[in-house]
Amino acid sequence: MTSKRRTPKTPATPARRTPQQDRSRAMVARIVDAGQQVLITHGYDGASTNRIAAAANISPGSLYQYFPNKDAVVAAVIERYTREVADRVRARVLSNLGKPPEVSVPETISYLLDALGNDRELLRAVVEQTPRLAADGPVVAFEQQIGELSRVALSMGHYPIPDDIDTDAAAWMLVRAVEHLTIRYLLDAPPIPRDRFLADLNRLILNFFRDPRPRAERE
Amino acid sequence: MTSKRRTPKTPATPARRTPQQDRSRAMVARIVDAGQQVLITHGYDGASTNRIAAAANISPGSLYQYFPNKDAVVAAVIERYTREVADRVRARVLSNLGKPPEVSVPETISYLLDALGNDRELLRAVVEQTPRLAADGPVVAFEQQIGELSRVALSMGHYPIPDDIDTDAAAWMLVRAVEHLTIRYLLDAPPIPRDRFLADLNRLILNFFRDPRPRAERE
Amino acid sequence: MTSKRRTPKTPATPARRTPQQDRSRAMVARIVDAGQQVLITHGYDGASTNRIAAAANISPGSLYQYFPNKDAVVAAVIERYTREVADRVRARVLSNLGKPPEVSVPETISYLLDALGNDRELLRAVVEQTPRLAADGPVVAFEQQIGELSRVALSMGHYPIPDDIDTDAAAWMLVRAVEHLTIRYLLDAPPIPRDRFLADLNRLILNFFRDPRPRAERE
Amino acid sequence: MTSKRRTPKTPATPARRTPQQDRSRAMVARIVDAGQQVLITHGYDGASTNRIAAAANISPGSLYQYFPNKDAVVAAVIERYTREVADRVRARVLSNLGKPPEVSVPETISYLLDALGNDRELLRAVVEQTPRLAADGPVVAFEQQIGELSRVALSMGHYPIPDDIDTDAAAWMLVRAVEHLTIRYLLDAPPIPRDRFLADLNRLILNFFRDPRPRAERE
DNA sequence: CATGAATGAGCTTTCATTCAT
DNA sequence: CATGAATGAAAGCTCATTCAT
Repeated sequence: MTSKRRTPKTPATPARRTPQQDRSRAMVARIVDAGQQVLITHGYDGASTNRIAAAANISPGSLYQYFPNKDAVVAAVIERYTREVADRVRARVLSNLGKPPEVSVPETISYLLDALGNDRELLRAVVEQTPRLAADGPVVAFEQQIGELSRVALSMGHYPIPDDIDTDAAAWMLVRAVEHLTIRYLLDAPPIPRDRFLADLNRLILNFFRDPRPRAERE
Repeated sequence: MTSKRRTPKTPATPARRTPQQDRSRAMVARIVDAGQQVLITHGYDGASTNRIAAAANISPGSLYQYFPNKDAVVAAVIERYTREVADRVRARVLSNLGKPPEVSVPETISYLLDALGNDRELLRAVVEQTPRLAADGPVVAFEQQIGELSRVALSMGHYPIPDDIDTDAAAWMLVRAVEHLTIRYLLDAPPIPRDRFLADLNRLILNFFRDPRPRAERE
Repeated sequence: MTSKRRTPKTPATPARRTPQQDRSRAMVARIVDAGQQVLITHGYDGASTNRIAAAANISPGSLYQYFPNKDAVVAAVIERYTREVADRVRARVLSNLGKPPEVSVPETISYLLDALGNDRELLRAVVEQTPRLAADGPVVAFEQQIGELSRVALSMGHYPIPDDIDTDAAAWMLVRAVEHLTIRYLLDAPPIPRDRFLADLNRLILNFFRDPRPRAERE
Repeated sequence: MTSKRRTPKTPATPARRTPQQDRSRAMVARIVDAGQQVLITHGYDGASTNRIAAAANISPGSLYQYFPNKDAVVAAVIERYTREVADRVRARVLSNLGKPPEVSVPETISYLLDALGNDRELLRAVVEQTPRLAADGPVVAFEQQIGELSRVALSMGHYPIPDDIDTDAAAWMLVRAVEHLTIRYLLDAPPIPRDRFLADLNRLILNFFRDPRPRAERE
């Protein structure tokens, strides 16, 4: 599983990056791969630097040439995962910018569910094993990216947003709600069909923008 | 083998606690106090049994007379916290059972925010420092209690719930949304006023029960 | 299993020993019983004082009223066992005093094998788990008793002992040989039938007293 | 994963040891030395890994790079000792293969006495302090080696062995008798001159092979 | 740069023993 | 005397990190 390919001596590509840098990048990736695998199989406490180094087929000393300490490796694992998910979701959001929310919201949520669920083991490891790094780590960055995106999307939707809505506050809340509910659905596997879950989550988000329940509606 | 004989002095009286039991309870409380404090100040990884014992002013050996291992202490800390919060929230929910959701939901959420925010440092320690100790740990138990409560409240609301709603699925989702958003609001302290946050959260929940956006409303 | 019988208030026997002493003796026996059982099931290192006390249905503190420390309990277990074996063997040896060695030696050895094999688990525990106490403990006393006995038996056999034999040296050697070989036979269970083993051991001992192999016998 | 590549500089030469291996061997020897010394001075229970590491002038962690646990160190101490003794005795036995038992047996026993007595303190530590670490531990291996040897020696003696002797059973018994008596003589230091002891032990062994005492001899 | 042996502080846990009740 | 909670020294062992080669 770990990359045994060595950078070919004479690459065809007009080497923009130094071989130096290539080797270094490859090494970092190798370590992150190893860290991810170990994190999944052994959990945070079982992810010793020795084990990660062994899984990366390098010496423990070498690991410290690329990362200052153990937590940096774990953080890199998380960062890479969230970046991948965020990239994919962002692309989808952008491609839906012009569409009405009844279309774009379900599309986005469905895609997020797929993206997060793509590696459920890793998701579980990240969420359940590494809260200790969460302080202002990569997960937060992830939310900020998506939050920013949502705010843009909200403001560009060619439909009226009720006056009583604070875009920033709403984005903060909805992003976190969607993210958390999706993760919990994936990890806790409640006895709720996927379609039902998606329908409810969409309803939650979309109904938020409706006018507060007018008196008349009751009774 | 340990003395199960109770002093038969006053057999009819509703169990005045033996000094034995009192001492034991006090000791457990002392250890949980210490564990809580250490968890807050040193985090999960820094919460060594020796440190907890020292903080409780007992010997490391004594700790093991009351808890089988370190995680049991941490679990007790969490359990006590979630129980306290759950107890207070449950009381409030029950006292609002007859009222319409426009009243009971804001009341409950506001109260939950207060209850959780009562010890923000502990909340942070529990949420950000503590790995999932068990699949059926105290946090999960907490959610199940509140979830059960919500389902009851929903069904007793005396007002029509749209046909297209699955009570269980809705309860699962809304409970987790409220819980998580409240916690994040408390821990991340986003630049959103409390009133705004509460209003939005209430809107999120209450609007969920409205009919899906009818055709007419768009445009 | 442990004795729950309490010393009857008014014993029929004309109480020579104080109830005090009786209680004390009973207690010691109870502790030794417990120690023996724990030694067998948990080994020396697993025989904690707490476990022994629990097995004796007393508190750990009480144990120290009867024994100064853990090793004293273990020593008492060994002492009682070896004393019982020695008593039985001694009786048999004495009853064979007049008989020729061709009769008395097999009788004694066979009886020793039975006596030692009576509680093979205890024998194993004593031999394999408690060498650390062997210095000049009860096992040594056992050998001295039997050795003394043997010397007496040797000197009272109404048959000639060759001049070149030092009775003390011979007794020292033969006693240890018989003891050790019997124990090893019981514990290691080599693929040797009991009869064969006994015959060989008797041959070893009895032939010892023959004249050193004369030249003539060879070729 | 650990470097199994050998420097291919001189492929034909009969494996000059890498410095790697030398260092490792030296370290193991150092730890075994330390373990031996600590075992002698503090006994098995006092032979903590920290103490052994300190005696070896290494850190406790280093010890675990060479031995998986404490008992492995103790086992290595015993193994080295028994191997040394066995090697020396085996050499002597082999060089006596052709000789008659009246010569080879005394020679072997005398040599065994010397070999075992070479480090009486260690012998005492091994015999009196060390619990049976495993059913197939070094002591047992030692006996099997010597037993095997004896059987060979017996069968090559070129002189008649009585028909009524089972070679395996006899070897089992005699080996253990010689071993145990020699050890006890060294450790208990009974008031028996060395010559007397050797003479008696030889007599015990050699006489074993004589015909069972014929009728005529009695009386 | 890579290595991996070496480090040593620190961890969780046990248990013989004591002593206030 | 009996109790058993409390002790605390010490055990075996791990692992993030360093540094000489």
